Amino acid sequence: MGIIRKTKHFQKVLDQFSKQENAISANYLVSHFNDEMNKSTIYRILDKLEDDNIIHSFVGVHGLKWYAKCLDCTVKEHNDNHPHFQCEKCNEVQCISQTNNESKIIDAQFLVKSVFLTGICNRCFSTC
Amino acid sequence: MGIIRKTKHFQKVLDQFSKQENAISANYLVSHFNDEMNKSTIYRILDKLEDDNIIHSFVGVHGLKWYAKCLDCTVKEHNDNHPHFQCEKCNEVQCISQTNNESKIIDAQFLVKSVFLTGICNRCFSTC
DNA sequence: CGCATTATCGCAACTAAGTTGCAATAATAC
DNA sequence: GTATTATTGCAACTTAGTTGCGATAATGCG
Ligand SMILES: [Mn+2]
Ligand SMILES: [Mn+2]
Ligand SMILES: [Zn+2]
Ligand SMILES: [Zn+2]
Repeated sequence: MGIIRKTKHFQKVLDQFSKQENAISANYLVSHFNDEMNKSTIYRILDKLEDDNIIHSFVGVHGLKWYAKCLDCTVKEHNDNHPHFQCEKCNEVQCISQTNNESKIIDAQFLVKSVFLTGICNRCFSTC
Repeated sequence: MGIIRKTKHFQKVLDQFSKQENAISANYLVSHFNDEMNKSTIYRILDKLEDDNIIHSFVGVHGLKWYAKCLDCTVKEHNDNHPHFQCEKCNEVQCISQTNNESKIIDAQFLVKSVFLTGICNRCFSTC
């Protein structure tokens, strides 16, 4: 079980994920809410939100933990295992909508559960 | 520039990558060579080996840094950006030989440079 | 070989991300 | 309004990786 009481801190963290579609690093939230809440509070809220399948997590290029909002997940089942992409230049992380392409990666060699891509995003590519 | 002097420490670390094909975490090497060399020595050797395109690196599921041997890379050019797969159960990491599948992941949306997959490996799948 | 040069190493101290135990605070239910 | 207990802040800790510096050893040359 995750979130039980709807506290102000919980709402503030959740609002960040409603405000924008991209993924957010735990690290960013810690510094963003630096003078509003303690970092352990933030990590604990993120844990609980993930437990409830409200957000999902993964590790980015520099080993930091990233979170993004789940779209079609219930508390009981987590279907939201779409690929993620992180730009090496601007470090932004995007959730990629599910395509049927990704299942082709496997040659019956593994059971693939998550896909993480890195490279250069559109915006950074056009400005260099 | 990376490796200049071929020391015993350098040889020992390199041997680990010759001995086996799978990727090795920096962390594993630190504990494996615990009473033979200092951890900073290991990290520095790995840095230099990567500089020389003898090994390549990436970040695994738990945010640890992993290294594996480069196959067709010269000091000047690094072509070895094949996908990597880490098993969630046994934590082993494998380099996946390049297929043409992976290029299909992109829909002209990004320039994909690396692919990291997680899931269940063959061996773990058959024993559960 | 013997020596000078300097890359490499060990050590200890540090950084940065994330975790944990515990006492204080505040959300909820009655 | 009060009791219950989930949540929070704090401080201390853990773990992976980095850094500065003096000591060591690989290399090249006479
Ligand atoms: Mn996502
Ligand atoms: Mn590889
Ligand atoms: Zn970008
Ligand atoms: Zn496995």
